[in-house]
Amino acid sequence: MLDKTYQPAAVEGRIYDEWQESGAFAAGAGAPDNADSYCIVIPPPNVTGSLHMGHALNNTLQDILIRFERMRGRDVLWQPGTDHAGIATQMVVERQLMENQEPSRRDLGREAFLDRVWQWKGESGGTIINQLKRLGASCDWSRERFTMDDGLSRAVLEVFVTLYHEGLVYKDQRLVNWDPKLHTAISDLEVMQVETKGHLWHFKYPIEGEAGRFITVATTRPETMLGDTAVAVHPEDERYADLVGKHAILPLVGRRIQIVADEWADPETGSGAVKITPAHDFNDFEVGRRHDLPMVNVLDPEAALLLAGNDDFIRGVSPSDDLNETLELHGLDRFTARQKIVERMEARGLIDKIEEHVHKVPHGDRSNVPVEPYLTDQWYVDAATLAKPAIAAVRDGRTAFVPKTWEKTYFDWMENIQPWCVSRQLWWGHRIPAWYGPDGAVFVERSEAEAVVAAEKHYGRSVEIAERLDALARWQKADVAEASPVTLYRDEDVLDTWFSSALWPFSTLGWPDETPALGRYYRTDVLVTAFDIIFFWVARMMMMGLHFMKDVPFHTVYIHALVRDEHGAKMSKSKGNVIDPLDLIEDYGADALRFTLAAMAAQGRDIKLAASRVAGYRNFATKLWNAARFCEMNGCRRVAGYDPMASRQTVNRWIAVETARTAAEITAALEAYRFNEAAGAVYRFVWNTFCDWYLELAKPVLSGDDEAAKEETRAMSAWVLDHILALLHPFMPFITEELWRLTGEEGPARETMLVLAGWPDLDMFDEAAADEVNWLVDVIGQIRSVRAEMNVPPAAQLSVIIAGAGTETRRRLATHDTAIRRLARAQSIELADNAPENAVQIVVGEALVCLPLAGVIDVGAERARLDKELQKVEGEIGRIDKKLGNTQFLEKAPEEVVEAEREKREDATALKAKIEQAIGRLARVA
RNA sequence: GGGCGCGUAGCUCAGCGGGAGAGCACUACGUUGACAUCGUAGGGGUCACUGGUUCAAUCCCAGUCGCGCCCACCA
Repeated sequence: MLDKTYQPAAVEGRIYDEWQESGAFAAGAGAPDNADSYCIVIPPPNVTGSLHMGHALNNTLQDILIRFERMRGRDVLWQPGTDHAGIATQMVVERQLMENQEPSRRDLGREAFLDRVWQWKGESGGTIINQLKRLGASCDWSRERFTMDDGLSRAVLEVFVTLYHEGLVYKDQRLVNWDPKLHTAISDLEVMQVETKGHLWHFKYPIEGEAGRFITVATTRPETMLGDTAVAVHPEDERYADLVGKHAILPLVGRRIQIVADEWADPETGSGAVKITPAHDFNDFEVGRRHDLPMVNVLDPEAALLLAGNDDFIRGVSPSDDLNETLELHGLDRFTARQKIVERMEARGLIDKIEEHVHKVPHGDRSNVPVEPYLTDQWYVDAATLAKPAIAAVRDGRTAFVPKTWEKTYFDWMENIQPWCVSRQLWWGHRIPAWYGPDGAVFVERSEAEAVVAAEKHYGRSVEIAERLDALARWQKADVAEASPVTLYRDEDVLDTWFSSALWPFSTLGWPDETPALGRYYRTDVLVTAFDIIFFWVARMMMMGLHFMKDVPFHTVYIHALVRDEHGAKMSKSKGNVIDPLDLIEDYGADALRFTLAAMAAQGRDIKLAASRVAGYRNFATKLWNAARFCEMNGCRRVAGYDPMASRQTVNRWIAVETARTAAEITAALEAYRFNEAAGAVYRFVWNTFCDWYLELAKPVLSGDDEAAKEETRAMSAWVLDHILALLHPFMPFITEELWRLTGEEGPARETMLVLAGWPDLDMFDEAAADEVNWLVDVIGQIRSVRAEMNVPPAAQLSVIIAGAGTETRRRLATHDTAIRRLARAQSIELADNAPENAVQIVVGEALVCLPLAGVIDVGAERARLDKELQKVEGEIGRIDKKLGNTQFLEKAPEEVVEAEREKREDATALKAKIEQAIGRLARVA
């Protein structure tokens, strides 16, 4: 006997273990030999992270697709794994060291620090995997991968080295986005523009040799003026035409800086003259290149002023008191420096004006401090070249985005893609496989041994690997030519985390080896992700997949929404509005959470999640549980070889057809990634169709004495329940699996667990049965409606008199006599030629359903009710007549539409006549 | 500055050329032997606004207002 309520916590863990032990999640489980493959690679979560609502949505949708396709008999692989998440993980461990007052990363040294990170990965790496299991994710865990596994690391090396030798990876010195807090370069994508209130300072730079003449420049960043090497004006700006070619003297420093004509200077903006700091601004860098300006870097890696011992800074500058005073600013943080410089400019009367100014300041997305454009050597991927085939693949439909609108976003970015800076000055990650010789020669190879071979060939002498960078410094040019062995040193930087993520669809399948899995599952099928990583991840997988596998990584990219709180705000720790999916699983069960997310996953809109919604779907699970309990109590056992369409009972034929229709609806919705429609269809079917109508209609049969009908209804109930379990399984895997087990205890033995059972594919029609049940539902519904409106106490049993019934209606009444009496709470149903006096009259088809309510009936209320009905139908007729009276409509609208309107008018007219008759009779009573 | 999306019942949202829908919330009634995590019935909407296309517009187009988000080097 089933309990009264379903207890998710008591069931979920056990069921999950059973799935795993049975091997149901293994690649290809349950699929026939000739099955088509179906593969999804999981967006790998941060190995040290924990499950948030976005993960819950993302993985629920994937699991729905995976379970659906697995049940349909595809050879399914859901490839799981985790990402080492370079910066994020390194920051976590560094913070831990600090909190524990342990030696810092630098004090520990690279090797010891990495040991600590691996240790932390070992401790916390299982967390998110276990949380995915709590959610019910049916990944093939035996194939779990990690981006820093040996195999995946080998793939990274292979890709980097290959791209290098193809000229698609190169080292370059240019401005990068430098994070002064994390001391690393970051890519354009990791920079967030943050609107900030600041000032616009207008500085006056004296013109050389023209005492009292100045050129005014505006800046939001006074501290960078120390690195100015020019002032630019627009070539056609007449105000400054005579100054072009002359020099200004940089205040506080004394540097002679050119005044150049460059189109970058916008006459409309500020004073029309702009200071040029090639080493600290992306635009100025370009101006500097065009005019061959010197580059003066005045910041150190922490973005503090770098002045002492800075040859570039003092080059060509004559010593002066001003300069000496400025040199004292050495080592000051950039923000303090800004203040000091403004003060000094002010003191010298060189500030023209100061304006309030709101502008976007670039911040590092991890560190949340302003990033500096900073001149360094970094490794770049030639993304523009790799993007070309990736653009073409989406253009010609080899990969499609769902919803399609995201393709525009993809194209816009890919067509304007910049070189991808892939080196990071971190320790946690894939160390770049580049070895440097003392003369600057670079050897990019798959291993140290290969680098040594290459270097020996290059130098013609033996080579050794240095442990420390300063080993190189010992070398002089002369040594390289003569001494032996030559020392090599490996690049200290690691690769951007997304570099390894870009390879995920093939690296996880075994590449660069030609494994069976790679052959079987690449190209994968669908990538399920949120739009915020289209650039970070999707685009790069497209590029790498096409370059190395010569095929797209997936045919469909399904982009789902972001999960927000119930008011639409982004969930964040600082706002305190984070809903923890694990809490919801505790409170309502994983099935309820999954169903909620699926039901709300309409395409193209964010999900605003409220716990009340999850509670509602927990109730749905309870409803299903109790429907099964009802079936159990009534001996509804499954029958081997049951043929639903052999049923004789109209209601049974109807529910079989409805089951088939619903199955088709869900299938179509899932094939189109319309998760909310699929969820809605199964919800309505279970609750509104099966529980509210079918089981209610079955009750009188099951408690009646027609043994054949009873038997048939029992078998049908069990059959429908079985199909419900299957159709609902992708959404609510736990409760359905549990009910599958429990209902399997009697009747024919189950061949498999539900997870591997077949997906319903039914083909049944019976329009007559549908018409009849619709009529029945209408009769019962109308009677109930009147009872409630007339305030007839539920306990009161009414007699029902049907007037004017035709043959078919009489037959139906006879067939469903018990059902109507029970569901409408009627004592008796009698036929009559004419409607009785003193009765409420309801029009159903050609017949009049009369409820004699003498003494109960409020004539006024009934009159009002009928008037309302009449008004409604008259409105309807009026609307239709207006249409049918319009010759344009008759001429131009499609024939079916016109015909449908005519039919509607006929029905409405008949209904109107009946209502008028009823009103007439009521008048006589009164 | 460019691009995308959204304004439909109190709330959250479906629908997207021919009869305004769901869930939750609300109201009334109800201990009907599956389920009160329930049942039955009900109230509630000029589908943001203005024009246009069409026989027909919540749905298509244009504009206006309001609200999000993404991208971008303007000092």
